[in-house]
Amino acid sequence: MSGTPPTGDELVVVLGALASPHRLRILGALASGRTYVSELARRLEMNRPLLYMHLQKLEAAGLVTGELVTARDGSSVKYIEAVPFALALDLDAIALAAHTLTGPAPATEREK
Amino acid sequence: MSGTPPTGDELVVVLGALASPHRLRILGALASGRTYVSELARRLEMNRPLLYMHLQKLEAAGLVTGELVTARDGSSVKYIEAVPFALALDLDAIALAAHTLTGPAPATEREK
DNA sequence: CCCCTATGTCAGGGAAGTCTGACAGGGGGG
DNA sequence: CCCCCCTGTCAGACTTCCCTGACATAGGGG
Repeated sequence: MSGTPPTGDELVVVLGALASPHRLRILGALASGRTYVSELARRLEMNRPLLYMHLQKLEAAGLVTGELVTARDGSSVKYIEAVPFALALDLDAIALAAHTLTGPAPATEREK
Repeated sequence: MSGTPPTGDELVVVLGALASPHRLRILGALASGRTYVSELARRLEMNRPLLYMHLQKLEAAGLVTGELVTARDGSSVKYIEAVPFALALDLDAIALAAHTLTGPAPATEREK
């Protein structure tokens, strides 16, 4: 699956998600296995709302998936799991991705 | 050169520098050769002060180097050059880097 | 003299991201 | 009943980033 080069926009999202000590630590904790939110919050010593926000960002970037497991008794626990990935970044990859950016469109784009 | 794994803090800086459409575009433009600041600003259609800020960030991350060339006549031009790099990112690399974070030190382990 | 190009830095405002405390549920067990 | 653990979401404060316009400085010409 590492054969699919991300678009520039996707790359920005993923890199933005990774560029944070908290989120790096979250992924580090998830590397050793899945856990549920509250447990993770305890282990990393951060407030759940905060953790939630970071998890959302990671999930938006596709680096993490959440699964809400409801036990027979009705109690629910949300398990978080890291999504395996592999990114090879170098100048060429960046240059390539830069061409696929759809952002502010610097007008370099002429109409056809 | 790629044999040196970056520390968690360095990684955050580099990723933070890359996680921006503008900076991606800057690197993309520099991939095809060095240029000087004003030229780059024209080509990318952004204000020089703005470009300056982004260049500083890229330089702080070690992705770019600037060389102020003063001609014989005294006129100076600052050439910007992209620094070749290679980053291999996967879950393991992240987990490894997470251990080297020096930030707020969540005191997850007080035992010492 | 006036106009051009270039570097470098600053103030300021507005947008976006970060973090906290509080609250509304749902369920278990002493 | 009271206390515990879990999920999910909010409003507000706080901070940091992003961007623009303006200014200071220096050389090259018409």
